[in-house]
Amino acid sequence: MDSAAKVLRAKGMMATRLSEIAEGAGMLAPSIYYHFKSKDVLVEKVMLEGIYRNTRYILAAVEGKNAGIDPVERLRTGIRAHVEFLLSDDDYSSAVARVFPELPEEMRGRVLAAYAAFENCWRDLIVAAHPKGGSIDAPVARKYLIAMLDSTPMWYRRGKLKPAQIAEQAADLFLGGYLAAG
Amino acid sequence: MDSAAKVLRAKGMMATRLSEIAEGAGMLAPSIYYHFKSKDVLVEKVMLEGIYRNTRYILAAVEGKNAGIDPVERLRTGIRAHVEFLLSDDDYSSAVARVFPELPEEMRGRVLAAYAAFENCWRDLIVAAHPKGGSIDAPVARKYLIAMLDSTPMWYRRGKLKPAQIAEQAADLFLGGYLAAG
DNA sequence: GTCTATAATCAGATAGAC
DNA sequence: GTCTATCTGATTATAGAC
Repeated sequence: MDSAAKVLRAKGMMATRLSEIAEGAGMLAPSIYYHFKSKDVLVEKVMLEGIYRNTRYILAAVEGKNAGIDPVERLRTGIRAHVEFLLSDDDYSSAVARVFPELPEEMRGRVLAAYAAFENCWRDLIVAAHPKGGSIDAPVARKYLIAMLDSTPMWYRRGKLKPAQIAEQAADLFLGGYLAAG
Repeated sequence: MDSAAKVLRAKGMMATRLSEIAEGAGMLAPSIYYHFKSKDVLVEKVMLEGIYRNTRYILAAVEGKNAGIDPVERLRTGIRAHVEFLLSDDDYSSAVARVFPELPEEMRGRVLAAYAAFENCWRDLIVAAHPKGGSIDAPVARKYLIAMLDSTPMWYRRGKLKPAQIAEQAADLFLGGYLAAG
């Protein structure tokens, strides 16, 4: 699964070959079938694991000691955590960001319950921080926030800007707009 | 090409079958090869056409009579235009949003010159509107803006919110954050 | 548990008739 | 320009030895 997550993160679902996953795990493609019934099942398990990790990581950050109880600061903490996790060496988190949008209909359905927990986590943070008289729909804000953050691994390249700085700018950008619009 | 754009918009590149494109054009798969040398060439032409359309549409809106010369209003106009175009019945614009991120390395290279024009269009609008002492990097803002907007067709469903309202919220969200952060 | 075959499937691409 | 028929190649998946 670790190898699968690594390849999926880099290539997406359709372009990922079982042979490449196997290579990363030090075996040949047919051996995978001893562990998983099919490619779809393997991808699905990676998705579930990644969604759980993402959700847990955000919740842990938000509930952590430094988070406090101010809803805006909690949301900011969640955004920072998600971006930094996506840019970390954890392959599952960014595999989800990359693969989930291109999942076949039928598989997305099976993963949806887990994904709902992830989205609900954001929904709660966003609704709690909603400004009085704000004009932006919470669901629209959530979709745009997730799309923004999940895009980060696709274009970020190590350079003068560190992940923590990107995370901070993502938080500034979203929160500035979300809180200001009213 | 129209049929290809329609299928690509809905399924992405890897999941798009030549047979389905052919069906939409009222022919069978092999007939496509009379018009295009390969599937890749066809997809590439759709991408180029889509990128040009997107760029032209934004520029036309920004240079239009209602745009004025205030840089912030120009950027707002560009955002509104792009979102509404993505949600229109034009298949090329959203095909780009969907397919470009998953293009194979080698093809992305060939499309990159055209895509640069699209990104430069945003770069100019964003730089012109950059607030004094703003803390958000223009390139980061551009990547996040494009990711936000391009995600719209993936989750928007016709309902109580009309495309124009989504476009307005996208503009409020981005501009609020971009202008406020300083 | 992993391997070496080998099937089974499928989609992109070609040949040649019409 | 489009068709039918076919080829090619890649990839998922199975069978059975070790």
